[in-house]
Amino acid sequence: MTSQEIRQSFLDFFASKDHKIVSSAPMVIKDDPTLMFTNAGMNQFKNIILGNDPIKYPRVANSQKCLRVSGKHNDLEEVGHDTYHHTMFEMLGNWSFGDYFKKEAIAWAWEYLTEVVKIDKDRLYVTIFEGAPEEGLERDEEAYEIWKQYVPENRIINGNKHDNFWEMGDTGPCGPCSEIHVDIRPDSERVKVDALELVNQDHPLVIEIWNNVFMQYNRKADGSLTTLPAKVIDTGMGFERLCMTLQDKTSNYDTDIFQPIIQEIGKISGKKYGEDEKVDITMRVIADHVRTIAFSIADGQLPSNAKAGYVIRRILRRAVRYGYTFLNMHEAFMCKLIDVLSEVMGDAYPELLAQKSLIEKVIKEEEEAFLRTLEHGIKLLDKNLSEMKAKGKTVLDGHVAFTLYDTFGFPLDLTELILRENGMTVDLDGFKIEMEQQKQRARNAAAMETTDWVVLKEGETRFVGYDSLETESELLRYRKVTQKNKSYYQLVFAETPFYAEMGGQVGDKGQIISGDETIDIFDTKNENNLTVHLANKLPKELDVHFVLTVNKELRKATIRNHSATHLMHEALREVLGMHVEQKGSYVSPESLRFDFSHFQKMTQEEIRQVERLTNQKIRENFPLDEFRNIPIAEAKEMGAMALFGEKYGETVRVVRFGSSTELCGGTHVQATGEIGMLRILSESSIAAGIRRIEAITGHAVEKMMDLQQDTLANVRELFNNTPDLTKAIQRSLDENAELRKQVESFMQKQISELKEKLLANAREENGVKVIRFQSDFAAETIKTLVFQINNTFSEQIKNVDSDSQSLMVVIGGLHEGKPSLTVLLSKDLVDKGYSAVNLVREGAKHIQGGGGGQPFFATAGGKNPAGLAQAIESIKLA
RNA sequence: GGGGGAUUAGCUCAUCUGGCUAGAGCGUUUGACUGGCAGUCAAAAGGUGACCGGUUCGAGUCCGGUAUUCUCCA
Repeated sequence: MTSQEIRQSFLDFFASKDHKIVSSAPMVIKDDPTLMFTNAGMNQFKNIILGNDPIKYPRVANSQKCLRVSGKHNDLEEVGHDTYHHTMFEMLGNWSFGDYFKKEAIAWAWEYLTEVVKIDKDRLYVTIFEGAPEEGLERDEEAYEIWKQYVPENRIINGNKHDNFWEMGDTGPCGPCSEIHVDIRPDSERVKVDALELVNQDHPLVIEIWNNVFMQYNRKADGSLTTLPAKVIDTGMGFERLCMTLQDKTSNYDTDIFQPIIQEIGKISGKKYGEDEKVDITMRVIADHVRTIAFSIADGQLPSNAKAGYVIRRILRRAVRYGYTFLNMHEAFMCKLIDVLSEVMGDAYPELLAQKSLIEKVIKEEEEAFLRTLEHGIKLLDKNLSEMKAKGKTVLDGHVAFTLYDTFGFPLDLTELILRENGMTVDLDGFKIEMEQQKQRARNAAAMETTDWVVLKEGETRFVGYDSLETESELLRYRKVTQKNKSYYQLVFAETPFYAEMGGQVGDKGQIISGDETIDIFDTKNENNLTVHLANKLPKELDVHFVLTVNKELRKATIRNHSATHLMHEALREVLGMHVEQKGSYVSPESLRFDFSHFQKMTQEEIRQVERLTNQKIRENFPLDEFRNIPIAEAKEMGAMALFGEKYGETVRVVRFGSSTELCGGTHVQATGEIGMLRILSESSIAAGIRRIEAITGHAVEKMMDLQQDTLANVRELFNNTPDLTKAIQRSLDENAELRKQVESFMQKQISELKEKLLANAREENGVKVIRFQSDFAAETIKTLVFQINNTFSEQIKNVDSDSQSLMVVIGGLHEGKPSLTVLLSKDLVDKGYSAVNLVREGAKHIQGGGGGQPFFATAGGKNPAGLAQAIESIKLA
């Protein structure tokens, strides 16, 4: 069977058992603070399991793309070194939400594996939860009894809490699970060692392929467990492992999912898979990572230096680093793999094909940037190496290695490699200590504590903010959140006009009022589909009616920006072409930000055109045409633009202004005329193939225009209201440059003349030529004068057989009321042990100051102009 | 969200602990050698040292803030 056929057989099987087949959710998660990526098939059903969302279909199955690269499940460093770890993988799963439970789940899992894809029964082993007395949990006898009907008892293995009790997080639904393992060793091996001893022992050929989780408990913040009212079945089968098993391979990377990519890497690098262990590891790393990166970009997550984007960047860099070291790839190469990847997976995941050119560009740019980082790091390391060699050291300080890594992004293993080539090592312990401190700092900063929800009334929030900005409601639940010694409260109401941050639009601010108590709501967020109001204090009385009022001014400014974003999006497509697609959006009361795909800088003219077109749409005063609950298919028929990487429900909201039609949950103006006017402030690049526009609307445009007009008027006035301001300024600048040059050359001439005069009039004191002079030049000018005197004098004594070889110059300066002293000694005086620094300090006493410099040249400043003349005279060679 | 770094000539970067009128390589311009080009040699132009404020006799260098950017951790 091909991988394509295997995926389909799973979905067909569960469809035949009355399951609704749903599509894969995006890998990047947007509205859950506890999770950045989809790391299990159940993520998209989390809100159903938590009871925040209603159950639409009690039985569901799908194939979900997952990423395990951060947090609790982090396999990143394993990937490539063995044959079965991945960053991205596909998870085949079936779910029951309060419908069937252990009996059916086990029966169907067995049926699918043994009858549909026909895995040899003798090669299958199962585990069940052995119990955990310290938590008051008993052995999962129920699962044991069911399994007994299918599997010989000796192949049902007890598993501990770590392997066989599944928890979603620190709190929330959890329960025992039952794993199915398969032994795919050759018969010769199977005779020697019983697979029973190898289950869960990280043997590459005795592997878990399917985990069936029976969620029946809920863990609270204090660690205690309660029984879940609606029990949930959550299963996950590793698609890549299943393919390996069914295709008679011993490595996931030998299946038809990865081999085409590995072959292509071989072609590009000129190396062969299967000859050298290090090359093989590298090829597996690259084949795995390129999938992750490509799919992330397709889901709208670009590499960046923070959060989810940073994780993607790090994965890409890991691949580049391996390629750099073991395949000798010193220029971008991963971008060349997208062709073959599209061939392998494009059919199942069309987003890959649709976004192909963007993916290639982004990867290429990222690769090149990292290669530059590597080059920079190698330079820095070289510098350290030569210092170490000079000192005879052979161990690089841990903190140096850490700085290279932490500050300059230079990978530790490369540092080690380069040192090894030079017969040196790294102080790894020192490195680890620094790393631990860094992690501790970050942990402390991010530490967040939440109490359990205090539930006053069950229920869901009804959002009324599309139609009104004020409503009366009651509190459903609340909890306290503490972060960095600051705490605030999260409040959930039965009904609210507050818009929670979503789809780029910021959350509303406002107030809640009960009786004579008014509490400020400083932000509104969406958490696991609950609208959460953030307040600094808890109302005194909880079981009363509250009036919830949104800050009208801010909300109105926000909706102007949001609606304007839609109009501008359409205008961009009209001006630049249909390749323009939204890649990100941020809408606040102050301004709007819109990121979109486009491959070059917009010209001034294009920006103007977009502005004009948008403003024209604003003036048309299109009324808001809103469809709150229409099926997604119908919405698409209306021409609504759906975004890649967005998760849409069955029914969606469509917002239409004239011909601009978008899927959008945000709040908008009643008619476009309310926007007033749009002005683009900037257009810039944020990544390869992605541009960003920042713009303002309404009142903000007015304010900006006022400011600009005022500035212009002021400037014009400065130029006597000349009709051609640009020309006047240009002329003034030219004139300024010309005068500057003239003044400079005039000063040069002055200084030169003064120099000659001073040298000629120099007195002789004890065989030393001495120049004493007071001027009102600036310090910089005096410096020039003194150095010129010195230069000329050096020339003179070289050419002429002068009596005196020694020179001392003392200049007093009085510039802008501040006295200064400058002393210069010729080289021979310095050699004799005189120091200009000592002399100038001695003299500076008269002007109440201090100073310093070098032995041949020193300056000082002071506060007492009256003592200047005395100071000049006082300086004498002792 | 937190930590660390960077910002100096058109580009890539020096300038150790505050003080040798801020330097190098590449690039640009000019000149010389050559029939011309390539090349070599010589010279020149090019800097508000990101921005704002402070400490100091003196700040590119120290301190604080802002902006941009890189990087690590979560």
